[in-house]
Amino acid sequence: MSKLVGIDKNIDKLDRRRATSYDVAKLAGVSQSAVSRVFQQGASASKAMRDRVLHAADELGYRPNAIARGLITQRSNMVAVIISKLTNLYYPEVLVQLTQRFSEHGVRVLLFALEHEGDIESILEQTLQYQVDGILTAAMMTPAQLRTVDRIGIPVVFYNRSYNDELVNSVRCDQEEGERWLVGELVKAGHKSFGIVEGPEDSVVSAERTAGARRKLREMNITDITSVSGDYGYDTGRRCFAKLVAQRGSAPDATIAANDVMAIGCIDEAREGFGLDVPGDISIVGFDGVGPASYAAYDVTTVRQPVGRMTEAAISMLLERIENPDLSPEKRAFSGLRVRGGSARLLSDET
Amino acid sequence: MSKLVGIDKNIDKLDRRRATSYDVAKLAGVSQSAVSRVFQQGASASKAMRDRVLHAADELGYRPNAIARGLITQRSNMVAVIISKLTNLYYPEVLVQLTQRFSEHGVRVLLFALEHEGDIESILEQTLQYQVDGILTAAMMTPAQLRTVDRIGIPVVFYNRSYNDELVNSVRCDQEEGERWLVGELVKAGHKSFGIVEGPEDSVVSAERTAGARRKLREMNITDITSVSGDYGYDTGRRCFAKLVAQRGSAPDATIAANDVMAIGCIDEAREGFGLDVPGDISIVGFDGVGPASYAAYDVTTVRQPVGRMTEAAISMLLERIENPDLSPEKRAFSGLRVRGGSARLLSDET
DNA sequence: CCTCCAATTGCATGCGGATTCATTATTGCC
DNA sequence: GGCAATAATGAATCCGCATGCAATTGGAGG
Repeated sequence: MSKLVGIDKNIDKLDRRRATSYDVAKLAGVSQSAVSRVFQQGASASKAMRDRVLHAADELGYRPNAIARGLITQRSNMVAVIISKLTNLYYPEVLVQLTQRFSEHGVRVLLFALEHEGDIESILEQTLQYQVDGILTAAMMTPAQLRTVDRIGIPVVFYNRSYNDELVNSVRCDQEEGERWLVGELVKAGHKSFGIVEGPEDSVVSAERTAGARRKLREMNITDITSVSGDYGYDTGRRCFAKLVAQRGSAPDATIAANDVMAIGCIDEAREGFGLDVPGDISIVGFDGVGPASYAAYDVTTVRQPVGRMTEAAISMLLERIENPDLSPEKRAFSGLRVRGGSARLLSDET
Repeated sequence: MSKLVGIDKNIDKLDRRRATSYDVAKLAGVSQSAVSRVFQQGASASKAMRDRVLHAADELGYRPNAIARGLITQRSNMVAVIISKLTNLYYPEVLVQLTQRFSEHGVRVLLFALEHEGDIESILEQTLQYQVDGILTAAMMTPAQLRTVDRIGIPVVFYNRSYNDELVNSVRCDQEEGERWLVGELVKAGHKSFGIVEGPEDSVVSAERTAGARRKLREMNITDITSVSGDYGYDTGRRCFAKLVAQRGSAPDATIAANDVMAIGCIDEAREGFGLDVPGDISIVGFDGVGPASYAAYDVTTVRQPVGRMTEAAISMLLERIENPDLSPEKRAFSGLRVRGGSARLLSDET
């Protein structure tokens, strides 16, 4: 029964091994060095050689092994991109932009997505093991981690994170400036009482935004401020608005949400839960400039982060550091785009 | 001038080289093999040895080089994840889930994001060079590409893509079933004329959805159908609705959008552009169950893809194939969650 | 205290390709 | 046409780690 089949089918299995440069060399009747040279840009090889090798390579379905290459060249051509739930680095356009721009430079993206920013420790360990050439991170590092990475000599670029006491490369949106504009406009338009809806506690960005808003309010002598905090989500946006009203007995003239999604939640709660007219009765503003913020039903007054330019800047900053590790640290802050949407009652456009 | 400095500062530079297992071995006074064994799970090493090695390793800041390890073990412990703008695989939760679950199994994610599904060719080439252990893709491959990957023996799992004539592993949401339910409910509730807003032409998912809707409509003898197509975005959603009205002279009783975002665009256009009441005058339904679909202002009637479960399934399917390459192909289709939102006039809940 | 077996440890080798050095084939130029 | 200079090629080596095999150690059992 078991010996009915005469033809040996093992060939398939043996063939399974990937072709190496040696295989190609043998088939083409040349040395392995030659094959290696043909598959590089700056190598010298005659046209005849090139043709023979490429032909043989094609025949065997040969592809250079990037792992082996990385081992010998000490360059993995991979960068680690670390994002967390709380950043807007995950927008599809951003990821497309990231992987494509890096790809143009022959660099691959190793992605790490964190639930919480604190989880970065183990991630960092992994990136180091994989010999990444650089790190683009939207999560903070501890000074110790910073030092480790620096000692090893891996360039790091922070996205929307910065440090006061450390020399790091960073690209960010000027959150404070944006909030100051929002608050300024609201106060100018006559709003007296304010509600602040903060983001999650571990969000640096949220902290920066609300701090900026508070500072500006103080400068303008506004003291009637109530704050609550949510998790950046729509549902907590709604709950937070309700909480604001409950805490102060009535809705504040203006509500400043740490991001657009919570602002949208606030708008819905104000309208549906309290029958208020936005912006007739009260104003609500957000931050980010995400897609839904511009939907007709909300048209949120907000500050839009120039995500495309920020990402572009971060990418080239990292690539530069990889090429030239001794460039001095640089911080770039972009101003947000001011969106005078219909969710806040502002004075008409400045003259 | 150039010889003023007496103290040699080259030490730093020399120190820059990463510590290898040999360095650790020398410091600990053991063989390199020993070091290697200590840093593996199934290796045999005495407690004394372990301590000495770990101590030395710690001193030098040694980390195993995953690249070198990958070369020798023929396992890169990396998988390629290919997403395109048109998939919902990019949601932050999904990416978090992906990277974390893989990470638990010691697997890293190499991310590729495509602008168009057609760009997959070069991506595939890259993944193969990087010796990934598996591929999770939300983009289609040509039969030739499929064969290449299969010959090399890399397991592939398709996400929301499937093939009729090829043996592949896939995890998907049953788009057709979902659309059939939506159409069925709409017809039962008395809608006679229908508008269909398709997605981009190169979207397989959109094609499946609209085809499913059309089939069900035909079965129910509905012939009054107008269709237009957009790009999955909010703006085209609005334009598409306007186009629908223009083409047929009045709004259809029900509009079926290929995704939620376009459905939201349609709702806004119907309300703002044409002063229609949704769902009083007309019904509009979507597909996906994305966040904004459940915002109070829209409350879209839709079918929510069980993204979490789908992702989970895709991950374990791929991991299984990596462990055991000879498992036979498997296709898993998940039913979507039916959301009877407020954007469509349906008969009250089934009894 | 000795024998025998299992657990440790070291040695040597190889994974696949880049690169240095030496050698050989070409080309340019007087 | 001959010689120097340059391009093309091959041999050998190394990158950092895992692993088969042989040698050694440590115990258990008698």
